[in-house]
Amino acid sequence: MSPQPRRQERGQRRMAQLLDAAAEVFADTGYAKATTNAVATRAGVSPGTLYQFFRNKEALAEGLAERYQQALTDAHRRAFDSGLASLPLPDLVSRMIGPMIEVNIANPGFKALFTATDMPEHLGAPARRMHAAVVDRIAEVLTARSPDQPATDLRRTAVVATQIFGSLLGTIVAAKPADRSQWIAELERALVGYLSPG
Amino acid sequence: MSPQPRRQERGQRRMAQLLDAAAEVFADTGYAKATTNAVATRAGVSPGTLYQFFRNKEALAEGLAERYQQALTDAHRRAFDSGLASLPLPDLVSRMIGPMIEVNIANPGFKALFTATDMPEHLGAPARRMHAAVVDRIAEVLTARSPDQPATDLRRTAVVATQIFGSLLGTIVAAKPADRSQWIAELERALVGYLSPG
DNA sequence: TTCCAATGCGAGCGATCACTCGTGTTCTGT
DNA sequence: ACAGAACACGAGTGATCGCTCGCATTGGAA
Repeated sequence: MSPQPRRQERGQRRMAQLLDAAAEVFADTGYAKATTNAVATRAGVSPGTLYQFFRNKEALAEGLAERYQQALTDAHRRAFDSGLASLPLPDLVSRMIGPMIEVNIANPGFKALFTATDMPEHLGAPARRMHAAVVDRIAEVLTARSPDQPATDLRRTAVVATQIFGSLLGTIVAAKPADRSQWIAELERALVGYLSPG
Repeated sequence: MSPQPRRQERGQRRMAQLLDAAAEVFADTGYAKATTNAVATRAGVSPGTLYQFFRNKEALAEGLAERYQQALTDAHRRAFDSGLASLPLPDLVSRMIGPMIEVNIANPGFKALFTATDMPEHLGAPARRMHAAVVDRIAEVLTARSPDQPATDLRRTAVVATQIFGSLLGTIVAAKPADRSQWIAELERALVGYLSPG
């Protein structure tokens, strides 16, 4: 009901700080166990100040999801330059996965939202929107590659591919950097194997 | 410290009731959000009674995990009768997956423990043991099929296969029975694609 | 300078939840 | 029959956590 106040520059900075802190705390403990006071403390701010900018804990996730969706879109725009659909499958997979892994490593909180199973059900809307955006993008590419396939099948394939990706995200980002490329290779093998005809 | 009491038959029944109730509640709300009082109520019993039989919430998960591990072992013993390792890959995958899906559908709480990301970290020991048991079993079969492969690689492959399985479990058990076989087919395609050489 | 909105604080409220404890009831062995 | 152990109850305790509220400070527009 109360119209949100006209933010000053200081406020904008605070919001960014708070989102940074939230990302770290979510990454450390997961969304469910994360406490808003911990987020506030991490941001060097009092609980009251946090709620000056975010209606509730959910709104923090919402803000983060928005951020990440933007980062993903940017990363993919950079990667999906041209006739991606005509690339050999392994290259296609590699080109799609790369940016997502990067976004993930650069933003520790991403996985906590993307693979969240511990969110208050229908309140997990932001997480599901992020997921859906990824599925949409994959379905898009698949459609370009196989225009004759039924849309339903392509979508199902996209969902499965996204699940597979999500299931290995944790392992990949948690791995020591030395092992990381090996897990990434494994993820690519899995996706190529799944997506290749026959 | 206190040696556990000598259980009467009534007590055995209560423990089973409580585990049944816990499975349902975990399935409904996930482990983290499940309340012990809800479990007690669901079992038609007071909170105090619950704690007569289980030291804490974690012990409930422990008890359930034990149950499920037993069910899995049985199901797999039935499926892994003979020279499974020499079967064609699609058949092998199908034979391994079938029992796991069945156990899952028969025990609603299984997935909540198996794919739990919302457990208090290192307290998720029972869940991780279940996971490890599955990985071990897969690694075993893979070793029989490819005795010349390095054990490290086989284990990594087993881990990935388990992750892939887990990531689609939710979708499969949540699907309406009519769609279920389609998702299972998709899971099999994914695993066969991943495990087939080249 | 003046005034109001925006920002900031932090003690603490209300609700939730894992778990306890005092007490009473039922079983089992002798 | 009796004693002691196992079973059962459920109000209550202590801790946690999301969030609020009263009040102080800062910033910007006039």
